[in-house]
Amino acid sequence: MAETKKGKGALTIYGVASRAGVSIASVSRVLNGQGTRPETRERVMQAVRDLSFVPDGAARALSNGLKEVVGVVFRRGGEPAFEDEDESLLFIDVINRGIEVAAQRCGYDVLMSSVGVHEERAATRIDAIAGKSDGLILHDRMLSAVGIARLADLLPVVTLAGTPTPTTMNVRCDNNGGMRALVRHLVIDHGYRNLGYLSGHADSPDNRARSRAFEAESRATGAQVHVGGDWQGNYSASGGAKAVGSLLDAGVKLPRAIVCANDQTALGVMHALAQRGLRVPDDVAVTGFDDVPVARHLHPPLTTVRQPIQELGATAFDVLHSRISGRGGAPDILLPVQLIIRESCGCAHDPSPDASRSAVTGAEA
Amino acid sequence: MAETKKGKGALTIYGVASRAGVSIASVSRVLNGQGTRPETRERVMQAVRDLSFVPDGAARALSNGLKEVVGVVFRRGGEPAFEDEDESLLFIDVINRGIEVAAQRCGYDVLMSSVGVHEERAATRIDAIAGKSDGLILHDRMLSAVGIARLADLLPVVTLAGTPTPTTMNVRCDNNGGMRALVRHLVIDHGYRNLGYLSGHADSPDNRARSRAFEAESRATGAQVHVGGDWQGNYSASGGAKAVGSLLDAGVKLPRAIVCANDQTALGVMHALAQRGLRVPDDVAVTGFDDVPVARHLHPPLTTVRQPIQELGATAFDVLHSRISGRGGAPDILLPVQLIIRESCGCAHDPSPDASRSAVTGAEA
DNA sequence: TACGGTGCTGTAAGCGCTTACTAGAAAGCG
DNA sequence: CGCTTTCTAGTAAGCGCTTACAGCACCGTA
Repeated sequence: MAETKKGKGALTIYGVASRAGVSIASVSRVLNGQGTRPETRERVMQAVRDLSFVPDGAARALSNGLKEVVGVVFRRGGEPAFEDEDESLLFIDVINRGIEVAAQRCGYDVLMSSVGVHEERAATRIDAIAGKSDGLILHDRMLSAVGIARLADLLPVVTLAGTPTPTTMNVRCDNNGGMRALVRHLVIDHGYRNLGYLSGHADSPDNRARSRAFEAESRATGAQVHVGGDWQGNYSASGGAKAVGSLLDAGVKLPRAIVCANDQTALGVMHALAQRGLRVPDDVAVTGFDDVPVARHLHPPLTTVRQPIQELGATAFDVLHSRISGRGGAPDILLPVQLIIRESCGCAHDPSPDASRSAVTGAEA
Repeated sequence: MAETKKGKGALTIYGVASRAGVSIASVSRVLNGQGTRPETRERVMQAVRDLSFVPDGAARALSNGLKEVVGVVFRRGGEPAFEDEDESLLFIDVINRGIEVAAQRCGYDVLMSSVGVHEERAATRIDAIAGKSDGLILHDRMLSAVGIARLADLLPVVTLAGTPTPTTMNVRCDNNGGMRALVRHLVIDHGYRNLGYLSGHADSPDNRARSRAFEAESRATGAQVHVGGDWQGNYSASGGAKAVGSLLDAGVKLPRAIVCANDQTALGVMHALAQRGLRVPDDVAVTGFDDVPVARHLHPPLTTVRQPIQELGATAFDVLHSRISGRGGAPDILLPVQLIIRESCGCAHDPSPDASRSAVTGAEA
C-alpha cells in the first residue's frame, strides 16, 4: 500500500477509464472540461478522486505541444558552493516572484535556473532549460547577443533589462528618467555640486543607462562628477563597501553625494562609511536604485528610485505568454519608475506622509 | 528565416537524422553518449550544431519516465497582487537557491511555485506541479498531513522543517540545540533574568520547536519568561514591529531581552524599538534566528542562530534525488546550527575576528 | 571458404496523453 | 413511422523521444 507508483504500472488515464467504465477519450475530455454528459462526467470525476489521479505533464506536453512552463535564467554569484555574498539575491528574486505570480494566473509554472558566473557549460545548461520550456526569460547579462539569437531561433525569448533584437523581446525600466530625477533632486533641491557614481557591472545595460543618465544630467545641472576608475562596483554590497574603502584608503576626498548603481551597493557604501566614522547624510549623502524592500529599513532610510520590480517580472511573463500563444507582443517595454525620497539624501525625517516624488513614464522623459 | 519553429515542422531528431544521413536511433545514441562509431558521432554532432537542435524535454521525459525536474512549493505572503511585506522572501529564497544549486549538479531543474496564503485552489495547483515533476519539496506549512500523504502516494515528497511521515522525508535544523545555546548565552553570559519570545506562525513546526526550547532552557537557567498572548508574530518584520508596538502601547514593561522567532521578526522589532527611542542592546537586547545575509548589516549587527540555509535546501534535494533514483534516503535529517554572537545581544563590538560560538550538532544536544 | 562472434546501425514499438474521425443513439421533423 | 440532424462516446493515430530487437558488416578462426 501507498507504494509510490514509480516502478511500473503507474496510474494512467487507462486506469481511470476502466474504473469509470468509459474510454480514455472521455476521461481526457472530462479532465479538459469539454462536452460530456453530466453523468459521464460525474463517473469520471469520481474515479479520478478515488484513485487521486494526476495526469502526467510530459505526456500532456508532448501531445498538445504545450508544456505550460517557462524557463527563467539568471546569474548566480559565486561558485557552485555556498558563498557569502548572496545578498544580491534580493533584486533578482523579487523579479522572479513577479514572473511566477503572473505565470500562475495563466496556469504556467516556472523553471528557475541560475547559472554560475564562471560556469563553463552555461550554454548546455540553458539548452536543457529551453528543451523543457515553452519560452525563456533571460535576466541581465546572461548570454552574448549571438547566444541569445540562437536561442530565439528555438523558442520565444524575453530579455530583462537588455536590448531588444529582431527575434527577442525586452522589458526594462526607465533608468534614464529615474536617474535624471534623482540627480536633479540632489543638485537642485539639495544644492550638492559634487557627485560620485558608484557603478554596477560594466557590461550591464542597466548600469550603462544609469551611468549615462547620471553624467548627462549632472552636466546639465552643472554638478561636478566622479565616475570610472575606482568608482567601479558590481551591484553587490561588498563591491560597494570595497570601492569606498579603497577610495578612502587612497586619501581621496569623497564627493558630497554618492549615487549608487543599486540599493545593494548603497547598503555596502553606507556600511563602509559608518565604519570609517562618516555620517550619512551629514557628511556624505547616499542614494540607491531599485527600492528593494530593505531599503526603507536602513539607517538612515535610503533615498532611491523605485523600480516596479515585481511588475517587471510579471510584464516579462505576460509578454512572453502572449508570444507563446501566437499573439505577438510588444518587442520593447519600458516601465515607469518613481523617485522615492527618504533620508539618506539629506531630506528631513519623514517630511510628509507620502514621501515620494513624480513618476517618470517611459514615453516621456 | 529565424522563424521560431513553433507552428509546424519543428526540428526533431528526424530532421537531424536525415541531415546527418543516419537513423534517428543513432542520433539518440549520440546525444546520450552511447556506443557509436566516431565517424557517425561526428556526422551527427555536425548536424546538431548546424541546425542548433535541442531535444524536446517532454518527449524525453515521456519516453524514459524521468523528467529531471523537481517541484518546490512554498507560501507567498499576501494576495496574488504585489504586496509590501515581501521581506519574508529572504529565507525561503536562500533555501530555494540551495535546492537549485544541488539540482543542477544532477542535471535536474527546479519548478518553483508559490501558493498564496489564502489561495483556494492550492491543491489543484500543487497537483499541476506534481504532474510536471519527478518529486516534490514542500516548504513549511504548505499542506495538511493528509494532503501530504495523498501527494506522497503519487511521487517522492520531502518536507522542509516539517515532521517525517511513513511516506515522506523531512529535513530540518536543530532548533532545539540552537535555541538552548542562545538562551544560555543570554542568561548565563549576560545575566539577563527576563526574556520574551516573539513567536512565528503558531502552526509552524519550526516555531513550535524554538518556542518549546526557549521555555525549557529559560526555566532550566532560572530566567523569567514572556510568551504567548501579545507575543505572537508571524515571521515577518511588520509582524514583529506590530507586536512590540502594541506591547509598548499597552504600557507593558519589556523584558531585558527579546528572542525573536527569526531574523525578519528581529528586524521589525529593532525598527519599532528605535522608533520609540529604545536602544538596542542597552535598553533591550534582541536576537534573531536564521542568520539571513542582512543580519550582519543591521544596527547593531544581529546576534542570531545560523542555520545552514542553503545547505538545508541542498540536502532536501539530495535526499529527494536519491529517493527518485530508487536509492532510498534518510527519512529525517537534522542539520546542525551555530550560535552567531554579534552585538544586538549586548556583546562588545567585534569581540574577536571570528565572533561565533560552538556548533550544536543534531545528534548531541 | 565457411562459420560464429563482435559491434554498429536501423526498424519499430511504446511512453501517456489529446483529438480527428467515426459510429451509434437520441431527438426533431414531415 | 422513417428520415435527417445533433450530440456523445469510442477507436486509433500521432506528438518526439528511447531502446529492445533484428540485421548486417566485418573480423578471426578452422
